[in-house]
Amino acid sequence: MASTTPQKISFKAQMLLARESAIIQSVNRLLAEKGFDAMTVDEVAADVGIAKASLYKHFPSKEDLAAAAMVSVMQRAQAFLDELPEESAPIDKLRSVVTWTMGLKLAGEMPSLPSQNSSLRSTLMGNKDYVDGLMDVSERLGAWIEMAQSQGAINPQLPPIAVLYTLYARACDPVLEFLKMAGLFSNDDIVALVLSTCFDGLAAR
Amino acid sequence: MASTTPQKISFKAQMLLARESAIIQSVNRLLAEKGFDAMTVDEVAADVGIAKASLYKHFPSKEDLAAAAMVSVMQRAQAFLDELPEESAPIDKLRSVVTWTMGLKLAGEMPSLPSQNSSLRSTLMGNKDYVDGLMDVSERLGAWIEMAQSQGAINPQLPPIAVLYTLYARACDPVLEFLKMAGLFSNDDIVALVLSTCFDGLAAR
DNA sequence: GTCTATAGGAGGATAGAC
DNA sequence: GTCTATCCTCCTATAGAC
Repeated sequence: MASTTPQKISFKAQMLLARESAIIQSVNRLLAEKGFDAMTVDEVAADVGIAKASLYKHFPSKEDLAAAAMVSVMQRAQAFLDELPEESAPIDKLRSVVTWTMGLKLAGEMPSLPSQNSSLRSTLMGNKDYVDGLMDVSERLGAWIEMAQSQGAINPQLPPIAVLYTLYARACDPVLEFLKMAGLFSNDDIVALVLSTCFDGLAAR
Repeated sequence: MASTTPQKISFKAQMLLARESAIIQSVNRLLAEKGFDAMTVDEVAADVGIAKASLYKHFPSKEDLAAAAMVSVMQRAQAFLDELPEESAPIDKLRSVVTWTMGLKLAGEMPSLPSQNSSLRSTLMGNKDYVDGLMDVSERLGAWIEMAQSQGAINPQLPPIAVLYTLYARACDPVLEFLKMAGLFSNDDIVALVLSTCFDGLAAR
């Protein structure tokens, strides 16, 4: 008993996690494709292949579904930061992160949430995993920003928080979609263009 | 009769336009404040001070309300472009336009529409006033962009359309709201910061 | 054109059986 | 925990009197 019970629990837990992982994957895709408001819980259930009521056994609300997707993205971001070579210059790390973020968006894997929805915001801010992840990422990026500024790689006159927000904003930059819709550029071209305008600006150097 | 009838019609038309102008003003404000999805037609009616059914006598759908607000903004933009001094350098005109746009957003007068809503898009693209205005503004900005590039004021390696989209995107840049929420900067500071990152980039010069 | 009242339907959430 | 069936609220849009 002492040996079998833990195994049974572990197996059940694994099944649970696998299903929730599948749910989050669907939510992630649908949030990227249609946005929070246009995404319906019925769609999520249909996409996962389970009944809507079952979905609500895993997540208590639509907002919590979105929060789970954001936690997932945040974890992927943390993993990406972990893998960046220690010896790289801070400015290069920042460029890498932005490049990764834009790649995620162009691949249709970046959830898009309305920044105004208050019930969503409160759910998000009440989610410890999300808040902790956001704090961790912000602190790491903030440290690199200040280092890059002291090294003269980033304009030291800019408040670090403005730089941080500007980098975050690349995750929901409509320029990426517009350029994609124009149909004139490859995804790599688009990333290179926006990376250039972000770090080097529109003005000639 | 021949003299009074036109006056009556003109007066009625004036009243109609005044009411519709009031409606558009409310829609504009509510769109800026809550976005298209969160804005309800009931709110608009209450804000204007008329019944919802009356609203639908003026505009056939919620999408048309939003389109009217966008037309209004586009007309204000055209008027602003008209007033720019002829002798200014193209780059300065572009900076002025972006500054004006961001000021509008910070003043809560820039409607925010979901770029993904298809019924809204089709209504917008079916609105001749809007499409014509957008084309006109785009062509004028496009000409200035190319001039600025040939003068070496804007990076000539950037495709003009990428520059145009980057400028347009300042109208819905979340960085403005984030910086405002941070509470550390005045509106003028925020405009100056985002203008700097937009044209000069994050990297030091 | 303005109103009151309501149709009509979408969508988030739940009841209760298994 | 999964299902079917349903509730219930909100919101767009319209009917019909004045």
